[in-house]
Amino acid sequence: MSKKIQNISVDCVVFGYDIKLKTLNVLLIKRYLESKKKKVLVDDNVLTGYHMYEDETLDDTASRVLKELTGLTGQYKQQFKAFGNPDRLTGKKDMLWIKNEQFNQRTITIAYYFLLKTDDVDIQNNQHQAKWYSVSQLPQLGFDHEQIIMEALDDLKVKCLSEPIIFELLPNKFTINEVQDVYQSILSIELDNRNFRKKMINKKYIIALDEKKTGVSKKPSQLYMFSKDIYLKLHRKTYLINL
Amino acid sequence: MSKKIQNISVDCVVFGYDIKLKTLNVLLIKRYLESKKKKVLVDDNVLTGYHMYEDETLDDTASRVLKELTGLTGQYKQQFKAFGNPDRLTGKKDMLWIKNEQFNQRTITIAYYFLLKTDDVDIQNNQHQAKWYSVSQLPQLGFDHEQIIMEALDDLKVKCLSEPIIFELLPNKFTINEVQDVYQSILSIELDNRNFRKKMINKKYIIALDEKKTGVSKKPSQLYMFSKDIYLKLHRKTYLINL
DNA sequence: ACAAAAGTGTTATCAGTACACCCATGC
DNA sequence: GCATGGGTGTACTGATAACACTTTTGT
Repeated sequence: MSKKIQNISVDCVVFGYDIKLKTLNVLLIKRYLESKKKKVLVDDNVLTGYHMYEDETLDDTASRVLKELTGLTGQYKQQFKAFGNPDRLTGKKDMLWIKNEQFNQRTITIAYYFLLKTDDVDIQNNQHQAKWYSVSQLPQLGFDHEQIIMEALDDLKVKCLSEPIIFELLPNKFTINEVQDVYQSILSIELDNRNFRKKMINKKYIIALDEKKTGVSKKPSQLYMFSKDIYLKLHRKTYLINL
Repeated sequence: MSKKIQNISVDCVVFGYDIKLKTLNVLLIKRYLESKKKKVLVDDNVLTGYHMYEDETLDDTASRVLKELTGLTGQYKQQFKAFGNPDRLTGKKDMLWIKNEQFNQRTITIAYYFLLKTDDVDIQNNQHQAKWYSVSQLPQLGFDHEQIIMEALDDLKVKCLSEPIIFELLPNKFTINEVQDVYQSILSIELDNRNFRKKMINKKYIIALDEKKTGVSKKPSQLYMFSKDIYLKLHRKTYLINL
Protein backbone atom coordinates (compact mmCIF):
# COMPACT_ATOMS: atom_id res chain seq x y z
CA MET A 1 0.00 0.00 0.00
CA SER A 2 1.30 3.35 -1.01
CA LYS A 3 1.53 6.44 1.12
CA LYS A 4 -0.85 9.36 1.01
CA ILE A 5 0.54 12.76 0.15
CA GLN A 6 -0.94 14.75 2.98
CA ASN A 7 -1.20 18.17 1.40
CA ILE A 8 -2.20 17.37 -2.17
CA SER A 9 -5.64 16.26 -3.22
CA VAL A 10 -7.65 15.84 -6.38
CA ASP A 11 -11.22 17.10 -6.41
CA CYS A 12 -13.61 15.87 -9.05
CA VAL A 13 -16.49 17.76 -10.54
CA VAL A 14 -18.62 14.94 -11.89
CA PHE A 15 -20.92 16.37 -14.52
CA GLY A 16 -23.84 14.16 -15.41
CA TYR A 17 -26.32 15.00 -18.10
CA ASP A 18 -29.91 14.02 -17.52
CA ILE A 19 -31.31 13.38 -20.97
CA LYS A 20 -34.90 13.26 -19.78
CA LEU A 21 -34.90 16.39 -17.68
CA LYS A 22 -32.45 18.12 -20.01
CA THR A 23 -30.29 19.33 -17.19
CA LEU A 24 -26.61 19.35 -16.53
CA ASN A 25 -25.95 18.08 -13.04
CA VAL A 26 -23.11 17.72 -10.59
CA LEU A 27 -22.67 14.78 -8.29
CA LEU A 28 -22.21 15.91 -4.68
CA ILE A 29 -21.76 14.09 -1.44
CA LYS A 30 -23.10 15.00 1.94
CA ARG A 31 -20.90 16.53 4.61
CA TYR A 32 -22.52 16.02 7.97
CA LEU A 33 -21.20 16.36 11.49
CA GLU A 34 -22.86 16.75 14.86
CA SER A 35 -21.50 17.49 18.30
CA LYS A 36 -21.73 15.10 21.23
CA LYS A 37 -24.92 16.84 22.27
CA LYS A 38 -26.40 16.08 18.87
CA LYS A 39 -26.15 19.63 17.72
CA VAL A 40 -25.71 19.84 13.97
CA LEU A 41 -22.34 21.38 13.30
CA VAL A 42 -21.96 20.82 9.60
CA ASP A 43 -24.61 19.89 7.10
CA ASP A 44 -23.82 20.74 3.55
CA ASN A 45 -22.35 19.27 0.37
CA VAL A 46 -18.98 18.84 -1.23
CA LEU A 47 -17.31 17.45 -4.30
CA THR A 48 -15.64 14.10 -4.00
CA GLY A 49 -11.93 14.21 -3.74
CA TYR A 50 -9.12 12.39 -2.10
CA HIS A 51 -5.46 12.68 -1.35
CA MET A 52 -2.97 11.71 -3.96
CA TYR A 53 -0.83 8.66 -3.37
CA GLU A 54 2.94 8.68 -3.70
CA ASP A 55 3.00 6.37 -6.69
CA GLU A 56 0.10 7.85 -8.65
CA THR A 57 -0.15 10.33 -11.46
CA LEU A 58 -2.73 13.06 -11.05
CA ASP A 59 -4.86 11.39 -13.70
CA ASP A 60 -4.67 8.15 -11.71
CA THR A 61 -5.89 9.87 -8.59
CA ALA A 62 -8.81 11.41 -10.42
CA SER A 63 -9.80 8.10 -11.96
CA ARG A 64 -9.55 6.38 -8.61
CA VAL A 65 -11.78 8.98 -6.97
CA LEU A 66 -14.38 8.57 -9.69
CA LYS A 67 -14.28 4.81 -9.47
CA GLU A 68 -14.76 4.79 -5.71
CA LEU A 69 -17.69 7.11 -6.01
CA THR A 70 -19.48 5.64 -9.00
CA GLY A 71 -17.80 2.40 -9.95
CA LEU A 72 -17.15 3.83 -13.39
CA THR A 73 -13.90 3.78 -15.30
CA GLY A 74 -12.83 5.19 -18.63
CA GLN A 75 -15.04 8.25 -18.54
CA TYR A 76 -13.91 11.47 -20.17
CA LYS A 77 -11.85 13.47 -17.73
CA GLN A 78 -10.16 16.82 -17.85
CA GLN A 79 -7.79 18.46 -15.45
CA PHE A 80 -8.68 22.14 -15.51
CA LYS A 81 -7.15 24.04 -12.62
CA ALA A 82 -5.27 23.87 -9.34
CA PHE A 83 -6.66 25.64 -6.30
CA GLY A 84 -4.22 26.58 -3.60
CA ASN A 85 -5.28 29.71 -1.77
CA PRO A 86 -4.16 29.58 1.86
CA ASP A 87 -7.69 30.43 2.97
CA ARG A 88 -9.55 27.95 0.83
CA LEU A 89 -10.31 25.62 3.75
CA THR A 90 -10.69 28.15 6.52
CA GLY A 91 -14.44 28.63 6.74
CA LYS A 92 -15.89 27.92 10.17
CA LYS A 93 -17.53 24.67 9.12
CA ASP A 94 -14.52 23.69 7.08
CA MET A 95 -12.26 23.97 10.13
CA LEU A 96 -14.58 21.83 12.21
CA TRP A 97 -14.68 19.28 9.47
CA ILE A 98 -10.92 19.22 9.02
CA LYS A 99 -10.38 18.77 12.73
CA ASN A 100 -12.73 15.83 12.71
CA GLU A 101 -11.25 14.23 9.63
CA GLN A 102 -7.70 15.08 10.56
CA PHE A 103 -6.37 16.31 7.32
CA ASN A 104 -4.01 19.09 6.47
CA GLN A 105 -5.58 22.52 6.36
CA ARG A 106 -2.92 23.71 3.93
CA THR A 107 -3.92 21.39 1.12
CA ILE A 108 -3.85 22.32 -2.49
CA THR A 109 -6.16 20.53 -4.84
CA ILE A 110 -5.92 19.72 -8.50
CA ALA A 111 -9.42 19.88 -9.92
CA TYR A 112 -10.77 17.63 -12.64
CA TYR A 113 -14.11 17.33 -14.24
CA PHE A 114 -15.72 14.21 -15.64
CA LEU A 115 -18.42 13.93 -18.26
CA LEU A 116 -21.00 11.17 -18.06
CA LYS A 117 -24.71 10.42 -18.05
CA THR A 118 -26.69 10.54 -14.83
CA ASP A 119 -28.17 7.17 -15.75
CA ASP A 120 -24.75 5.56 -15.58
CA VAL A 121 -24.53 6.07 -11.85
CA ASP A 122 -26.41 3.87 -9.46
CA ILE A 123 -27.44 6.56 -7.03
CA GLN A 124 -29.49 4.24 -4.81
CA ASN A 125 -26.88 2.02 -3.24
CA ASN A 126 -24.19 4.57 -2.72
CA GLN A 127 -22.30 4.68 0.53
CA HIS A 128 -21.48 8.36 0.19
CA GLN A 129 -25.06 9.57 -0.09
CA ALA A 130 -24.14 11.02 -3.42
CA LYS A 131 -26.82 13.06 -5.16
CA TRP A 132 -27.23 14.93 -8.41
CA TYR A 133 -27.82 18.66 -8.32
CA SER A 134 -28.53 20.84 -11.30
CA VAL A 135 -25.66 23.23 -11.94
CA SER A 136 -28.21 26.03 -12.00
CA GLN A 137 -29.51 25.21 -8.51
CA LEU A 138 -26.56 24.27 -6.41
CA PRO A 139 -27.11 23.65 -2.71
CA GLN A 140 -24.95 24.90 0.13
CA LEU A 141 -21.37 23.88 -0.59
CA GLY A 142 -18.38 23.45 1.66
CA PHE A 143 -14.79 24.60 1.20
CA ASP A 144 -14.21 26.47 -2.06
CA HIS A 145 -16.21 23.91 -3.98
CA GLU A 146 -18.76 26.26 -5.42
CA GLN A 147 -15.96 28.19 -7.05
CA ILE A 148 -14.42 24.98 -8.33
CA ILE A 149 -17.70 23.90 -9.91
CA MET A 150 -18.20 27.26 -11.53
CA GLU A 151 -14.75 27.27 -13.02
CA ALA A 152 -15.23 23.72 -14.25
CA LEU A 153 -18.41 24.83 -15.95
CA ASP A 154 -16.66 27.79 -17.55
CA ASP A 155 -14.03 25.49 -18.93
CA LEU A 156 -16.65 23.08 -20.19
CA LYS A 157 -18.50 25.90 -21.92
CA VAL A 158 -15.42 26.87 -23.83
CA LYS A 159 -14.35 23.33 -24.67
CA CYS A 160 -17.70 22.10 -25.90
CA LEU A 161 -17.60 24.71 -28.66
CA SER A 162 -14.38 23.45 -30.15
CA GLU A 163 -14.19 19.77 -29.28
CA PRO A 164 -16.79 17.04 -29.66
CA ILE A 165 -17.00 16.29 -25.96
CA ILE A 166 -20.71 16.84 -25.95
CA PHE A 167 -21.17 13.24 -27.04
CA GLU A 168 -19.68 12.06 -23.76
CA LEU A 169 -22.89 13.29 -22.17
CA LEU A 170 -25.18 11.37 -24.50
CA PRO A 171 -25.90 7.71 -25.19
CA ASN A 172 -24.34 6.17 -28.29
CA LYS A 173 -27.53 6.66 -30.23
CA PHE A 174 -29.11 10.06 -29.98
CA THR A 175 -31.39 12.42 -31.82
CA ILE A 176 -30.40 15.82 -33.15
CA ASN A 177 -32.73 17.47 -30.70
CA GLU A 178 -31.00 15.75 -27.85
CA VAL A 179 -27.68 17.19 -28.96
CA GLN A 180 -29.23 20.61 -29.14
CA ASP A 181 -30.62 20.21 -25.65
CA VAL A 182 -27.18 19.41 -24.28
CA TYR A 183 -25.72 22.55 -25.79
CA GLN A 184 -28.57 24.61 -24.45
CA SER A 185 -28.15 23.17 -20.96
CA ILE A 186 -24.43 23.74 -20.84
CA LEU A 187 -24.38 27.19 -22.38
CA SER A 188 -27.70 28.45 -21.00
CA ILE A 189 -28.74 29.71 -24.39
CA GLU A 190 -31.41 28.95 -26.95
CA LEU A 191 -30.53 27.76 -30.41
CA ASP A 192 -32.57 27.80 -33.57
CA ASN A 193 -33.57 24.23 -34.29
CA ARG A 194 -33.49 24.46 -38.09
CA ASN A 195 -30.06 25.99 -38.21
CA PHE A 196 -28.75 23.62 -35.61
CA ARG A 197 -30.00 20.55 -37.48
CA LYS A 198 -28.54 21.77 -40.72
CA LYS A 199 -25.18 22.22 -39.11
CA MET A 200 -25.17 18.87 -37.36
CA ILE A 201 -26.43 16.83 -40.26
CA ASN A 202 -23.76 18.30 -42.49
CA LYS A 203 -20.99 16.98 -40.26
CA LYS A 204 -19.66 13.80 -41.77
CA TYR A 205 -18.95 12.30 -38.39
CA ILE A 206 -22.59 12.54 -37.36
CA ILE A 207 -24.04 9.42 -38.90
CA ALA A 208 -27.71 8.76 -39.46
CA LEU A 209 -28.65 5.27 -38.31
CA ASP A 210 -31.19 2.95 -39.81
CA GLU A 211 -33.24 3.29 -36.74
CA LYS A 212 -35.80 5.52 -35.12
CA LYS A 213 -36.41 6.33 -31.53
CA THR A 214 -39.98 5.23 -30.95
CA GLY A 215 -39.39 6.17 -27.35
CA VAL A 216 -41.94 7.91 -25.25
CA SER A 217 -44.59 9.13 -27.59
CA LYS A 218 -45.28 11.32 -30.58
CA LYS A 219 -43.50 11.16 -33.88
CA PRO A 220 -40.53 8.78 -33.86
CA SER A 221 -37.25 10.54 -34.32
CA GLN A 222 -34.22 9.70 -36.37
CA LEU A 223 -31.25 8.35 -34.43
CA TYR A 224 -27.66 9.32 -35.09
CA MET A 225 -24.27 8.31 -33.81
CA PHE A 226 -20.97 10.11 -33.47
CA SER A 227 -17.96 8.55 -35.15
CA LYS A 228 -14.80 9.53 -33.36
CA ASP A 229 -12.75 7.82 -36.06
CA ILE A 230 -14.18 9.93 -38.81
CA TYR A 231 -13.90 13.03 -36.70
CA LEU A 232 -10.21 12.47 -36.09
CA LYS A 233 -9.53 11.71 -39.72
CA LEU A 234 -11.40 14.63 -41.19
CA HIS A 235 -10.75 17.23 -38.63
CA ARG A 236 -8.02 19.71 -39.21
CA LYS A 237 -7.16 22.56 -36.98
CA THR A 238 -8.70 25.86 -37.76
CA TYR A 239 -6.70 28.99 -37.16
CA LEU A 240 -9.53 31.44 -37.10
CA ILE A 241 -8.64 34.57 -35.22
CA ASN A 242 -11.79 35.45 -33.42
CA LEU A 243 -11.28 38.32 -31.00
CA MET B 1 9.37 34.56 7.08
CA SER B 2 6.95 31.97 5.92
CA LYS B 3 7.59 28.29 5.54
CA LYS B 4 8.23 26.55 2.26
CA ILE B 5 5.86 23.79 1.22
CA GLN B 6 8.37 21.11 0.40
CA ASN B 7 6.50 19.14 -2.21
CA ILE B 8 4.67 21.83 -4.17
CA SER B 9 6.32 24.15 -6.63
CA VAL B 10 5.34 26.58 -9.33
CA ASP B 11 7.22 26.47 -12.63
CA CYS B 12 7.07 29.41 -14.97
CA VAL B 13 7.27 29.31 -18.72
CA VAL B 14 8.32 32.86 -19.50
CA PHE B 15 7.44 33.59 -23.10
CA GLY B 16 9.18 36.60 -24.56
CA TYR B 17 8.51 37.87 -28.03
CA ASP B 18 11.43 39.30 -29.94
CA ILE B 19 9.91 41.90 -32.22
CA LYS B 20 13.07 42.32 -34.28
CA LEU B 21 13.82 38.69 -34.89
CA LYS B 22 10.12 37.80 -34.99
CA THR B 23 10.57 34.83 -32.73
CA LEU B 24 8.74 33.57 -29.71
CA ASN B 25 11.25 32.71 -27.00
CA VAL B 26 11.36 31.05 -23.63
CA LEU B 27 13.54 32.22 -20.79
CA LEU B 28 15.64 29.37 -19.39
CA ILE B 29 18.23 29.15 -16.68
CA LYS B 30 21.33 27.04 -16.61
CA ARG B 31 21.55 23.88 -14.54
CA TYR B 32 25.18 23.02 -13.98
CA LEU B 33 26.87 20.64 -11.59
CA GLU B 34 30.29 19.05 -11.51
CA SER B 35 31.81 16.36 -9.33
CA LYS B 36 34.72 16.91 -6.99
CA LYS B 37 37.00 15.73 -9.77
CA LYS B 38 35.63 18.47 -12.00
CA LYS B 39 33.70 16.05 -14.11
CA VAL B 40 30.60 17.66 -15.56
CA LEU B 41 27.63 15.88 -14.12
CA VAL B 42 24.78 18.12 -15.21
CA ASP B 43 24.83 20.82 -17.85
CA ASP B 44 21.48 21.67 -19.28
CA ASN B 45 18.61 24.10 -18.89
CA VAL B 46 15.43 24.40 -16.91
CA LEU B 47 12.48 26.67 -16.36
CA THR B 48 12.51 28.86 -13.31
CA GLY B 49 10.38 27.70 -10.50
CA TYR B 50 10.30 27.66 -6.77
CA HIS B 51 8.50 26.13 -3.88
CA MET B 52 5.28 27.60 -2.73
CA TYR B 53 5.16 29.29 0.65
CA GLU B 54 2.57 28.48 3.30
CA ASP B 55 0.92 31.87 3.15
CA GLU B 56 0.89 32.37 -0.62
CA THR B 57 -1.67 31.79 -3.31
CA LEU B 58 -0.48 29.97 -6.41
CA ASP B 59 -0.67 33.23 -8.32
CA ASP B 60 1.52 34.87 -5.69
CA THR B 61 4.13 32.19 -6.05
CA ALA B 62 4.21 32.56 -9.80
CA SER B 63 4.54 36.34 -9.58
CA ARG B 64 7.30 36.02 -7.03
CA VAL B 65 9.24 33.61 -9.24
CA LEU B 66 8.95 35.96 -12.18
CA LYS B 67 10.02 38.94 -10.13
CA GLU B 68 13.09 37.20 -8.78
CA LEU B 69 14.10 36.18 -12.25
CA THR B 70 13.36 39.34 -14.19
CA GLY B 71 12.47 42.08 -11.76
CA LEU B 72 9.14 42.45 -13.54
CA THR B 73 5.72 42.62 -11.97
CA GLY B 74 2.22 42.86 -13.38
CA GLN B 75 2.88 40.83 -16.51
CA TYR B 76 0.14 38.70 -18.01
CA LYS B 77 0.15 35.31 -16.38
CA GLN B 78 -1.84 32.16 -16.85
CA GLN B 79 -1.95 28.99 -14.83
CA PHE B 80 -2.37 26.20 -17.35
CA LYS B 81 -1.66 22.80 -15.86
CA ALA B 82 -0.36 20.81 -12.91
CA PHE B 83 2.29 18.18 -13.45
CA GLY B 84 2.53 15.44 -10.90
CA ASN B 85 3.75 12.19 -12.42
CA PRO B 86 5.77 10.22 -9.89
CA ASP B 87 8.57 9.86 -12.43
CA ARG B 88 8.78 13.45 -13.55
CA LEU B 89 12.00 14.12 -11.63
CA THR B 90 13.63 10.72 -11.92
CA GLY B 91 16.01 11.19 -14.84
CA LYS B 92 19.64 10.41 -14.03
CA LYS B 93 20.71 14.04 -14.08
CA ASP B 94 17.57 15.10 -12.27
CA MET B 95 18.36 12.76 -9.38
CA LEU B 96 21.90 14.09 -9.09
CA TRP B 97 20.56 17.60 -9.11
CA ILE B 98 17.92 16.92 -6.51
CA LYS B 99 20.44 15.30 -4.20
CA ASN B 100 22.64 18.34 -4.49
CA GLU B 101 19.84 20.84 -3.98
CA GLN B 102 18.11 18.75 -1.35
CA PHE B 103 14.57 19.03 -2.45
CA ASN B 104 11.76 16.55 -2.47
CA GLN B 105 11.78 14.16 -5.39
CA ARG B 106 8.03 13.73 -5.10
CA THR B 107 7.16 17.30 -5.94
CA ILE B 108 4.20 18.32 -8.00
CA THR B 109 4.35 21.55 -9.87
CA ILE B 110 1.71 23.99 -10.95
CA ALA B 111 2.80 25.45 -14.26
CA TYR B 112 2.19 29.02 -15.36
CA TYR B 113 3.15 30.93 -18.41
CA PHE B 114 3.93 34.62 -18.68
CA LEU B 115 3.75 36.85 -21.72
CA LEU B 116 6.21 39.70 -22.17
CA LYS B 117 8.73 41.24 -24.54
CA THR B 118 12.30 40.01 -24.62
CA ASP B 119 13.41 43.65 -24.44
CA ASP B 120 11.80 44.02 -21.03
CA VAL B 121 14.29 41.67 -19.45
CA ASP B 122 17.81 42.79 -18.66
CA ILE B 123 19.54 39.60 -19.65
CA GLN B 124 23.08 40.93 -19.03
CA ASN B 125 23.17 41.31 -15.29
CA ASN B 126 21.24 38.27 -14.32
CA GLN B 127 22.43 36.08 -11.51
CA HIS B 128 20.70 33.00 -12.91
CA GLN B 129 22.41 33.04 -16.28
CA ALA B 130 19.02 33.27 -17.83
CA LYS B 131 18.89 33.15 -21.60
CA TRP B 132 16.27 33.32 -24.30
CA TYR B 133 15.73 30.34 -26.56
CA SER B 134 13.43 30.20 -29.52
CA VAL B 135 10.55 27.82 -28.89
CA SER B 136 11.38 26.18 -32.19
CA GLN B 137 14.97 25.44 -31.18
CA LEU B 138 14.93 24.42 -27.57
CA PRO B 139 18.17 23.24 -26.00
CA GLN B 140 18.60 20.22 -23.73
CA LEU B 141 16.11 20.52 -20.90
CA GLY B 142 16.02 19.01 -17.44
CA PHE B 143 13.15 17.37 -15.58
CA ASP B 144 9.90 17.30 -17.56
CA HIS B 145 10.38 20.88 -18.63
CA GLU B 146 10.31 20.30 -22.35
CA GLN B 147 6.86 18.81 -21.96
CA ILE B 148 5.78 21.72 -19.80
CA ILE B 149 6.93 24.23 -22.40
CA MET B 150 5.17 22.39 -25.19
CA GLU B 151 1.92 22.25 -23.28
CA ALA B 152 2.22 25.93 -22.44
CA LEU B 153 2.66 26.67 -26.10
CA ASP B 154 -0.37 24.57 -27.01
CA ASP B 155 -2.44 26.51 -24.54
CA LEU B 156 -1.13 29.80 -25.86
CA LYS B 157 -1.97 28.79 -29.42
CA VAL B 158 -5.56 28.16 -28.48
CA LYS B 159 -5.94 31.24 -26.30
CA CYS B 160 -4.45 33.73 -28.72
CA LEU B 161 -7.22 32.93 -31.20
CA SER B 162 -10.01 33.91 -28.87
CA GLU B 163 -8.54 36.46 -26.48
CA PRO B 164 -6.53 39.57 -27.22
CA ILE B 165 -3.46 38.38 -25.34
CA ILE B 166 -1.25 38.87 -28.36
CA PHE B 167 -0.85 42.51 -27.38
CA GLU B 168 0.94 41.46 -24.22
CA LEU B 169 3.79 40.46 -26.48
CA LEU B 170 4.00 43.80 -28.27
CA PRO B 171 4.87 47.35 -27.28
CA ASN B 172 2.02 49.80 -26.77
CA LYS B 173 2.45 51.16 -30.25
CA PHE B 174 2.75 48.62 -32.99
CA THR B 175 2.20 48.17 -36.68
CA ILE B 176 -0.27 45.78 -38.25
CA ASN B 177 2.56 43.77 -39.72
CA GLU B 178 4.02 43.32 -36.27
CA VAL B 179 0.76 41.85 -35.05
CA GLN B 180 0.72 39.51 -38.00
CA ASP B 181 4.28 38.44 -37.24
CA VAL B 182 3.35 37.55 -33.68
CA TYR B 183 0.52 35.34 -34.85
CA GLN B 184 2.75 33.68 -37.37
CA SER B 185 5.44 33.02 -34.78
CA ILE B 186 3.08 31.54 -32.25
CA LEU B 187 1.02 29.46 -34.63
CA SER B 188 3.80 28.57 -37.08
CA ILE B 189 1.60 29.47 -40.01
CA GLU B 190 1.58 32.06 -42.78
CA LEU B 191 -1.23 34.56 -43.10
CA ASP B 192 -2.31 36.62 -46.06
CA ASN B 193 -1.31 40.19 -45.36
CA ARG B 194 -4.21 41.87 -47.11
CA ASN B 195 -6.85 39.81 -45.40
CA PHE B 196 -5.14 40.14 -42.06
CA ARG B 197 -4.92 43.95 -42.30
CA LYS B 198 -8.54 44.21 -43.29
CA LYS B 199 -9.58 42.16 -40.32
CA MET B 200 -7.44 44.05 -37.82
CA ILE B 201 -8.26 47.52 -39.04
CA ASN B 202 -11.94 46.74 -38.82
CA LYS B 203 -11.68 46.01 -35.11
CA LYS B 204 -12.82 49.05 -33.21
CA TYR B 205 -10.39 48.43 -30.40
CA ILE B 206 -7.40 48.64 -32.76
CA ILE B 207 -6.83 52.34 -32.96
CA ALA B 208 -4.75 54.11 -35.59
CA LEU B 209 -2.43 56.63 -34.02
CA ASP B 210 -1.36 59.96 -35.41
CA GLU B 211 2.12 58.65 -35.69
CA LYS B 212 4.32 56.62 -37.98
CA LYS B 213 7.13 54.28 -37.21
CA THR B 214 10.05 55.78 -39.05
CA GLY B 215 12.10 53.10 -37.42
CA VAL B 216 14.79 51.23 -39.23
CA SER B 217 14.44 52.10 -42.87
CA LYS B 218 12.10 51.91 -45.82
CA LYS B 219 8.63 53.24 -45.93
CA PRO B 220 7.38 54.45 -42.54
CA SER B 221 4.51 52.43 -41.21
CA GLN B 222 1.34 53.40 -39.47
CA LEU B 223 1.25 52.81 -35.73
CA TYR B 224 -1.73 51.44 -33.86
CA MET B 225 -2.65 50.75 -30.28
CA PHE B 226 -4.94 48.29 -28.57
CA SER B 227 -7.65 49.65 -26.33
CA LYS B 228 -8.56 47.14 -23.68
CA ASP B 229 -11.38 49.40 -22.52
CA ILE B 230 -13.08 49.40 -25.88
CA TYR B 231 -12.47 45.70 -26.27
CA LEU B 232 -14.18 44.92 -22.99
CA LYS B 233 -17.10 47.20 -23.74
CA LEU B 234 -17.77 45.97 -27.23
CA HIS B 235 -16.98 42.37 -26.85
CA ARG B 236 -19.68 39.89 -26.30
CA LYS B 237 -19.28 36.20 -26.06
CA THR B 238 -19.74 34.23 -29.18
CA TYR B 239 -21.32 30.82 -28.99
CA LEU B 240 -20.15 29.49 -32.27
CA ILE B 241 -20.08 25.72 -32.33
CA ASN B 242 -17.02 24.89 -34.29
CA LEU B 243 -16.28 21.18 -34.25
C1' DA C 1 17.35 54.52 -59.53
C1' DC C 2 16.93 50.74 -56.83
C1' DA C 3 16.04 47.85 -52.87
C1' DA C 4 12.90 46.92 -49.21
C1' DA C 5 8.98 46.81 -46.75
C1' DA C 6 4.21 49.12 -46.55
C1' DG C 7 0.01 49.28 -48.25
C1' DT C 8 -4.17 48.51 -51.22
C1' DG C 9 -9.36 46.19 -53.80
C1' DT C 10 -12.21 42.91 -56.01
C1' DT C 11 -14.45 38.78 -56.56
C1' DA C 12 -16.25 34.17 -55.34
C1' DT C 13 -17.59 31.22 -51.96
C1' DC C 14 -19.22 29.69 -47.67
C1' DA C 15 -21.37 29.88 -43.29
C1' DG C 16 -24.46 32.02 -40.23
C1' DT C 17 -28.96 33.99 -39.17
C1' DA C 18 -33.72 34.84 -39.28
C1' DC C 19 -37.96 33.06 -39.90
C1' DA C 20 -43.20 29.81 -40.11
C1' DC C 21 -45.39 25.87 -41.29
C1' DC C 22 -46.39 20.78 -42.23
C1' DC C 23 -45.65 15.82 -40.55
C1' DA C 24 -46.07 11.47 -38.13
C1' DT C 25 -47.39 9.32 -34.41
C1' DG C 26 -49.75 8.07 -29.62
C1' DC C 27 -53.61 8.63 -27.18
C1' DG D 1 -59.11 14.07 -34.32
C1' DC D 2 -56.04 16.43 -31.74
C1' DA D 3 -52.04 17.30 -29.05
C1' DT D 4 -47.12 16.78 -29.11
C1' DG D 5 -42.73 17.02 -30.46
C1' DG D 6 -40.18 16.04 -35.14
C1' DG D 7 -38.83 17.80 -39.10
C1' DT D 8 -38.19 20.98 -43.24
C1' DG D 9 -36.43 25.46 -47.08
C1' DT D 10 -35.25 30.02 -48.50
C1' DA D 11 -33.38 34.44 -48.75
C1' DC D 12 -30.15 37.74 -46.71
C1' DT D 13 -26.01 39.05 -44.86
C1' DG D 14 -21.39 39.10 -43.43
C1' DA D 15 -16.92 36.91 -43.25
C1' DT D 16 -13.30 34.41 -45.37
C1' DA D 17 -10.03 33.23 -48.99
C1' DA D 18 -7.59 33.84 -53.07
C1' DC D 19 -4.91 36.73 -55.61
C1' DA D 20 -0.71 40.90 -57.78
C1' DC D 21 0.61 45.32 -58.08
C1' DT D 22 1.70 50.29 -56.49
C1' DT D 23 3.71 53.37 -52.92
C1' DT D 24 7.00 55.41 -50.01
C1' DT D 25 11.01 55.90 -48.15
C1' DG D 26 16.46 55.31 -47.22
C1' DT D 27 20.62 54.68 -49.36
